[in-house]
Amino acid sequence: MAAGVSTATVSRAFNNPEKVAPEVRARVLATASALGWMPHAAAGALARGRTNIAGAIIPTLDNEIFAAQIGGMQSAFATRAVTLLLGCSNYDRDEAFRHAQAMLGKGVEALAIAGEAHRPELFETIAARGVPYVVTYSYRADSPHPCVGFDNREAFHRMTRYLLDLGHREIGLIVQPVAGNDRIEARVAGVREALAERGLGLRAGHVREGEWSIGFGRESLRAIMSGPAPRPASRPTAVICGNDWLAIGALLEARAMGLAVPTDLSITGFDDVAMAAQMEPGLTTMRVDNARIGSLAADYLLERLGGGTPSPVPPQVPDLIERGSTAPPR
Amino acid sequence: MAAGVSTATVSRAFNNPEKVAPEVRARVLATASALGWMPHAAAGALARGRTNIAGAIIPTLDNEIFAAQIGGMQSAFATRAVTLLLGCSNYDRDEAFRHAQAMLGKGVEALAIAGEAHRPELFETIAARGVPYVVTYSYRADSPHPCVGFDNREAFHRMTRYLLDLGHREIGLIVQPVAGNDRIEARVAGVREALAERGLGLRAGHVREGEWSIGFGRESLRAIMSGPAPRPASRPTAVICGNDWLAIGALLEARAMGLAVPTDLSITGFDDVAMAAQMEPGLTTMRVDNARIGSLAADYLLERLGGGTPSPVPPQVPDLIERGSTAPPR
DNA sequence: TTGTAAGCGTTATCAC
DNA sequence: GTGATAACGCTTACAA
Repeated sequence: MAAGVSTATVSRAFNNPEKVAPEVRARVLATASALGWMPHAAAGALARGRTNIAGAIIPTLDNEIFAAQIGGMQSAFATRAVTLLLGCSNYDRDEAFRHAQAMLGKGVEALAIAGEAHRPELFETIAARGVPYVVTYSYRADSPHPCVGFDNREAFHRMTRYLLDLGHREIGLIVQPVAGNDRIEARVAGVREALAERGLGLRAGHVREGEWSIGFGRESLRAIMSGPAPRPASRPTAVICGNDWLAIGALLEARAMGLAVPTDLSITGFDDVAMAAQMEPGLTTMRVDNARIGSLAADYLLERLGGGTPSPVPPQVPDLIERGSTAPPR
Repeated sequence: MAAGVSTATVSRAFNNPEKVAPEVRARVLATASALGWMPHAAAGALARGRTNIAGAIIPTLDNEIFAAQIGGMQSAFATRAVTLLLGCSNYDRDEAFRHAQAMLGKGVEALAIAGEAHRPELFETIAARGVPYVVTYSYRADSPHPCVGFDNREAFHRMTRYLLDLGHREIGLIVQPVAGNDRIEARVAGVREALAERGLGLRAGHVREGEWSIGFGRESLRAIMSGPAPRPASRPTAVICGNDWLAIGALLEARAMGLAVPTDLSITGFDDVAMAAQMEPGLTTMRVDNARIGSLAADYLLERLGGGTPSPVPPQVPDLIERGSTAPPR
């Protein structure tokens, strides 16, 4: 090499600084930076059998909860010089599977996958390669996978019970598309379960499922509150929304319809986006630290990469944030 | 190999399907999938001298504009089997530089970098390696770098002129931190320039700079509108905000202060987040297709990777969306 | 059409 | 403490 040493020494200078004479080391590093030289990672990966690459598969970055999760994961991995490969499935199982395959091919040493509603081959392929992985954002005690997240069913069960305890009996529900989304499925199940425990249920006309947007929240609230009601008593006195944007839409539409919140109608959201606290009245919602879920997932995987057997990550517990949008029914 | 063929044939079966007998090809693919075998990307990269990896460096995923950009970029790259390495600098030049170095080491073949306010070494290192790159989200006609984005100065110049044409003469400004952020710097410059063209300027007490949050928007508006005013006439009749969240905060605070928008005060934002249209009154703002910026950047880079000389991407032009938050001053 | 064999740029194992 | 040298798992002339 230009520094007058063998390639072996260069390699050591970079990877095992203590195994090389300080003076030589300095010279190597100096010429390297003078030449703008950099170890070729692919060659290193091949020789070492390690790539220092991890992968994350999420539905989409459009959703701030996943963006936050990836941000947290990325920082945590960066502290150990692990780079993050990102794949967005757009809520498509096949696309998620393709991303997983591509990542495995690129030699990812660990994989974080949002949710567990995936093609079985996905987990099989990962297992076949012995690559450590976690399912993020969701948590089920009896899941076959290691999870880092919270129990969606339990969270919505809690929110529903909160409304029931306030005295509500007729409850509406506006959620994101359930198909292929185990988190939403669990949320709906949580609501139904809590209702069933009090001998109640969800009326078909009081449930709406569609894209999570303010617009769909508005439209859904109007449909629910002005549907063919045999008697006004069957109109819900509370509406649970799958996330804050749906809830904000519902809140705005309630105002537009002349319904007083929370007097005529209670509304709840999920995520505690910045806007939730700013609404009039403030939105009752639940908060999860998504960046933390990302960094916990990364830490877990890093530990496994280091050969350790990390203890399972305990489920995160969302905070129920009570604001002005909920109250006992009139 | 297990399929009874040489490694060369396996390689061809995967990379040059037409160069191998269909029957053999089928057998190879079949045994490969049966064994769960997959070409080792690092080895391939080493032998071929190509990694099929691109990198993107952005400040943070917390900001939906960057998240959207990365989403668009990722999809566009995915269509050509290029995977995206992501790095977040948290608005720190050193961190951005470190990410760039790490990515170059990983063998990225193209780089997209948000903004041009970076350490000069960053661009030098990239140039030294001959890696194609683009600066995203910002555009300046006389920039030394290839840009994919819009002219931030021009956009805010336009917005300011719009307010001036409505008849405003005293204008306030609430923006994100300028330090190390060329996009924001350009926006402020655009405002000052438009004012200067009419012989006007920004009063010190009417300018606020801080984190882009609803909270800072509120706090800033209150400070601006209740500052030590020698005479009420010097209070601004319009406030330009660096993004929609600041503007939404300003709008909410104006309402809280009993100021009528737009009668007493006009307010403008930037980005057209979903909430902007839902405010009362709707927020006048500007919209940019961020996902498109991402995919345009990826397409440009892909073209360069293919050996082509893509024509420079024309600057995107934000739409000025006029809503109820602006009107002539009283 | 298929096989042989020489790299690709590191790391790791030996000697020295 | 340092230098040869054999892997690592592929791609790609070149031969057959």
